[in-house]
Amino acid sequence: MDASPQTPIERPSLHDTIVNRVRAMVYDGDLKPGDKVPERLLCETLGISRTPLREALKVLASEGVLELLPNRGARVAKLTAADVDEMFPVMGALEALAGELACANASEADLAELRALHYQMALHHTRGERAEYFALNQKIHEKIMAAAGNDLLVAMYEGLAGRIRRARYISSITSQRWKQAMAEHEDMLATLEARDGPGLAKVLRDHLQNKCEAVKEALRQESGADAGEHAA
Amino acid sequence: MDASPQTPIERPSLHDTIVNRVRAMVYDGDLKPGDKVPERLLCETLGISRTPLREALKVLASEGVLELLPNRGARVAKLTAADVDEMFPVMGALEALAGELACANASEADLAELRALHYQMALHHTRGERAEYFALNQKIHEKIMAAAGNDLLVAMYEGLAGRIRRARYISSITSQRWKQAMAEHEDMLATLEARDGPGLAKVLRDHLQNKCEAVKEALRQESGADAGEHAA
DNA sequence: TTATTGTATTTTGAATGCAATTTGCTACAC
DNA sequence: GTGTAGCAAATTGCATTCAAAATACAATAA
Repeated sequence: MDASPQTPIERPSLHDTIVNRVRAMVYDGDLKPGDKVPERLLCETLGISRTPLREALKVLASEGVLELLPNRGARVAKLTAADVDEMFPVMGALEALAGELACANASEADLAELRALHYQMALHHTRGERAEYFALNQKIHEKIMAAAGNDLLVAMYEGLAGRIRRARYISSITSQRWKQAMAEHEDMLATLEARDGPGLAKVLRDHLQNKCEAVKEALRQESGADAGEHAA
Repeated sequence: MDASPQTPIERPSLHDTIVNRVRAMVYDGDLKPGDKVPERLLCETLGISRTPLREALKVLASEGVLELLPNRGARVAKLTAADVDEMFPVMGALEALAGELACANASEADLAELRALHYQMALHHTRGERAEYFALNQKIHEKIMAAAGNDLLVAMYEGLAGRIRRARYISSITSQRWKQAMAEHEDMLATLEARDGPGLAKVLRDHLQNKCEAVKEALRQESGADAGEHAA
């Protein structure tokens, strides 16, 4: 009994639970960007009073998930192209760092797991299974992050990745771009197995840059679809 | 009237004001790491009720400034060597990115300002004026960040930098290390003026790595001083 | 004397209530 | 018919109140 000596009883505080619940609602699309979030309504839905909900809203606002309009309530922050343009260089830097650290710190077990994930993803690619491909894709990136062994890095990356995850870039990938992405993933695995930190960093950065374009394209379609916006 | 059409009337919400006030109290050292933060006391000090204060505490906890112990109140998060070891690679990546972006985006006016700041800082160095040196040093790093033209990057960097700022100041820099830091700043200015992005990125990363050691040393002294910790 | 248990006080967690600002509607004037 | 003013309803911001948990203290027993 050295690692986890009698796990303390889980007693999650209400506001913390609410933060996670509401964030999940946003990421899962139950609350869409631009939606108003009336306190009273959410209180009834979640069966709580306004106080802990308001605490949660403040936290989510500081994360950038919500937008707080003084005296006028909260709304789900909507992602603009400008936001994405600011986010991707930062995410790129973080992923690049993760790549370098992963090359230095990853265990052989980590590499084996990544290899397995990679070839499983490749399989989904050849079968044209998009949803499964994207799920594996996300897992691979998370695994590289985890292999870097820097919890802060993971937390900061996840904070950003979560915000664009709902952009649903799944729908708008071309088969050409998809093929290119797979090639990038091949490079990823190769550089990682060679423990070529700078090389992996570069691959990850380029890979993300391409994804950035896909997300912005998806964003354009979305904003074009949900209301006849004034000429694109 | 395109950029800032009749600035809206400033009407800061209470909780937001409190967040900034309490954060400033932590950064300025009015509240020291490990200190308990009794709600009632702060309420009286700030002349407010518990509700907005608690909202602020939750936000500060999510920023990592405070630590929330369930049913036992808040305490100021203390920086461990492990925390610093996780923070610096991330900060390094962010600064490196800022350097690359600054080389690409900085205006001539930005460069001129940085030049002025640099030589003023050099003056303080030759005069041995530490406080003034550190102030200018911080300004230079902030200016490079700003010149990168990525608000998100600035926000994320500031979030981390704020947490170590206190430790950074108290760090008793050796004159040898100080001289080295000045040399690094010379390189910084040179690579920036040459708009050598990768070069500046590397200088910034190395510079920060050295600062990391200084902060950890300061941390050791601090924790050694405030209580006879069991043998270093 | 020391350790343990029971009780009282303090402090935090959550809910309710009240005041103020905003929003939507209606009526009136032009 | 359109636009503005005024009023009513709803929503938010903050304070207060109530309940539950933790801490401090004291008493009793070993």
